[in-house]
Amino acid sequence: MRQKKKSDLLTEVELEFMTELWDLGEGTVRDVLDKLPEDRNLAYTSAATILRILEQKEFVTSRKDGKRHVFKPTLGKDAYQTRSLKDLSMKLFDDTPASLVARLVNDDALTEEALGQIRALVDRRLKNDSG
Amino acid sequence: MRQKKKSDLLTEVELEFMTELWDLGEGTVRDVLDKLPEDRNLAYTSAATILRILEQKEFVTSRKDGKRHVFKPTLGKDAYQTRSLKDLSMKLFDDTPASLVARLVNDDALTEEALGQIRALVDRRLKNDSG
DNA sequence: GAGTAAATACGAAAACTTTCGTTTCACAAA
DNA sequence: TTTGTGAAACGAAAGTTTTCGTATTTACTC
Repeated sequence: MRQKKKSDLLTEVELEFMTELWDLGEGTVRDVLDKLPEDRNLAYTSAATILRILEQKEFVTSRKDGKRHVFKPTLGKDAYQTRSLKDLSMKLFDDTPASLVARLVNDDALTEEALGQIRALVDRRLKNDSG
Repeated sequence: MRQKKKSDLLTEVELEFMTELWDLGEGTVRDVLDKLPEDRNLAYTSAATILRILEQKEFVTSRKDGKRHVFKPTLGKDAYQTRSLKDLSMKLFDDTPASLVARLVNDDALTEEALGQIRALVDRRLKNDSG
C-alpha cells in the first residue's frame, strides 16, 4: 500500500508564514499578513489559504477568537530546524553531519568570530556528555 | 526591470539527477537512469527532459558522443553544498551559521564521534587562519 | 538505400504550489 | 431587523515542477 507522499517539509511560502508565526507565537491572518515585507503585496485571501493549508498539513492549529481564527504552530522552530538539517544532510552530505560542518567552516565568508562560537558550542556539548 | 526570478537552487528532481552526475563525473541519460533506485521507475524520456532542463538552467553542459549526449555538471557538488547551506542559514537560522551548528550539535542523534570530527575541523581552520 | 534499434526533440498532460475572486458568514452599529 | 464591515470558506485560475507520449533523427547492419 503506497503512501500519499507527504514530505513533512514546508514549501517556500509555507516556511515564510511559519517564520512569522514562530516569531509571533500565534496570530490571525491579518497579523501574519501585516508582518510580511511591504513589497510582498499578497491578497488577504491568499494568506488565509496558506494558513488553511498549513492547518490541513497539521503544521498549525487554530482556535476561534470572536469571529477570527488565531493560528499557532504545532511544531517548534527548533524542531523544524533539526528536521531541515537532517534532510539537507541526507540529500547533499551523505548523511554525515561532520561533512556538512566541514563545508560550512571551509566557507571563506565565515568570520573568525563565528568559528569561535562554533567551537565553543561543540566544546560545551562534549563536556556535558562526559560530565 | 524585474528579473524572472531564478532561485539558483535545484528542485527536488534536479538535485536527484545532479547527485548522480556528481558521482559519475559525467554521463548519458541512460547512465543516470540506470543509477537511480530500482523502484524509481522513471520513463527514459522523463530523464531526458530533466537533463535538458538542467542544461537550460546551465547546471550542466553536454557534448555529443556518437548519437548520444554526455552531460557534465558545470557546478561542483562542494559549491552547491555551500550555496545550499547559505540558503538554509538565511531562511531558517537568521543568517547566523553558528546557530545552525548549535542546532546540529544539540541534536541527540549526533554521535560523539561526529562531534569529535566537527571539533577537529573547526580547530584546523582556526589554526590555519592564525598561522 | 531500407530496415531497425536506440537516442533526441518537443509539446503537453499530470501533479503540485501559489495566488486570488466570489460567496457566505459573523458581528456590530444604526 | 436591516445594513455595513471584515473574516472565513471554497473553488478555481495561474504558475511551477515532474512525467510522459509521439514524432523525428542518428548510427549501424544488411
